Amino acid sequence: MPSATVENYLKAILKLSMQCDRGEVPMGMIATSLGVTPGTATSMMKNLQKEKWLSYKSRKGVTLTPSGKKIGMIMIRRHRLLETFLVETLGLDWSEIHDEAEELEHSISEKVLEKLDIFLGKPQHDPHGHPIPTKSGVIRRLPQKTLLDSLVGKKMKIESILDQSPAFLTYAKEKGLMPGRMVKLLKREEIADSIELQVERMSRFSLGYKSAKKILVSG
Amino acid sequence: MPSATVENYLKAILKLSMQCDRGEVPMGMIATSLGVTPGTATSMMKNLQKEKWLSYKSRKGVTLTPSGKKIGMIMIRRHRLLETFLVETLGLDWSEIHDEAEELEHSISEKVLEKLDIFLGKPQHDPHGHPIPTKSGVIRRLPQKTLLDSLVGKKMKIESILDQSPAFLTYAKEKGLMPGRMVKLLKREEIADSIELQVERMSRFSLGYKSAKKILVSG
DNA sequence: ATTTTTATTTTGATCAATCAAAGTCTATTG
DNA sequence: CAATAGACTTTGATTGATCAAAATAAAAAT
Repeated sequence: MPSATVENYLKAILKLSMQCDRGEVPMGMIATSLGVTPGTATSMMKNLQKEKWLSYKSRKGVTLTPSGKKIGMIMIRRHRLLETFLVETLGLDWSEIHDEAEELEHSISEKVLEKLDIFLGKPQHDPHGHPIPTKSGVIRRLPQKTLLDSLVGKKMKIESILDQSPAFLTYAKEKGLMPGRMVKLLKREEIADSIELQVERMSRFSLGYKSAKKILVSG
Repeated sequence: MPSATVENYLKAILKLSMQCDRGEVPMGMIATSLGVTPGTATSMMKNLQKEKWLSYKSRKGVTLTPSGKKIGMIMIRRHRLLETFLVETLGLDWSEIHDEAEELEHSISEKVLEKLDIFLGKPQHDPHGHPIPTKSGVIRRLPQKTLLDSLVGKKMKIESILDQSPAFLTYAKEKGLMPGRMVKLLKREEIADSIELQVERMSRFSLGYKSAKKILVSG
């Protein structure tokens, strides 16, 4: 019975708490993440606390309760399963799917979602390499190593792309930066904030530090 | 840019205007059909008129403009394609799909819908036998003959089931009353407002007049 | 042609979600 | 330690969708 708006807040707070984890998520991050004014965020936090989805400490921040976390996790599951469906079954481009899933995730029922999960063969991760939580809310931890942290000369496997923006995803795909591909760090130009790399047999190219941090790798 | 609520109003008005067609749809039917109080319907009609989706004449009723009709038709298309997907692809029972589609139809984009249409092989009608409008809003007319109007002894083809309620649909399926099946009217009991019939090789059963009017047939 | 009934409209209120702008903490930083 | 900057909260208002109940118009019945 949470509204679509509430679902968005809880999902966003859960994601923020998984990223930068010091117990409490500060108000500012919530407001920014949802694109609302700080005042709106504050007043919403009071409602969410009243519904027992989180606990809110004035000027400190917010921590999800188990029930709030559960809803957030369900939303992530819905989102990622839908993204997978949109790419795998309907053939949309991976740069288009985020916004579509963002809408659909609020109207798909538990029943339809589970049928979809089966239809897709219970995928472990979405097209961007993000792990899909199980029905009961268990989620695989992402590797923490980014392209920026990897050693020059070493071949790494791309695990995940953190930026969901169509522009970045289109660029990444063009360069072959997709989950599953192997990538080699050729050079690191400390002073220019940039690395040079090559994906499998494709041509070399360079990436700024900020972008390199958006690519998670393993191996 | 119409809200989900507006989409629902326009779809409902379009359906009502297709059923009982005297130019104007009366306020009462709109309120009942959407489950809102008459006052709510009146005030919403004023908004919809302001947006040029319909023309509203006080104490007369309402007629859709071309742009209102277009939105209503798009909603019917979304609804019926989604229902088809839920049955054909995900394997839900035809009694469950109406409510699911009712939610999803407001968040599926044009792009995803067209991909879905292609994936499903551009179906002509949904699992209940209702015609699916084309992208440009053309809809096949349903046959007007119901089981009640057919002749005793004649074999007819079931075209469509008009009642969307899970209970009726479950019953209909159990008796074999599904689009495509052949049905024979065995007897008509005027005084008991009931007919007796048989679907293909299944066992005979009877149906009240009110229910018989919900089954459209041809041939 | 009155009266009664039924359908519709008005009015005033509520609820969720939001914003702008003013006010208040808290954490530097000089 | 006081001044100030930045983060956060409060306040008051708005918008869309709704309801209940009172008012009104039209249709039907007497």
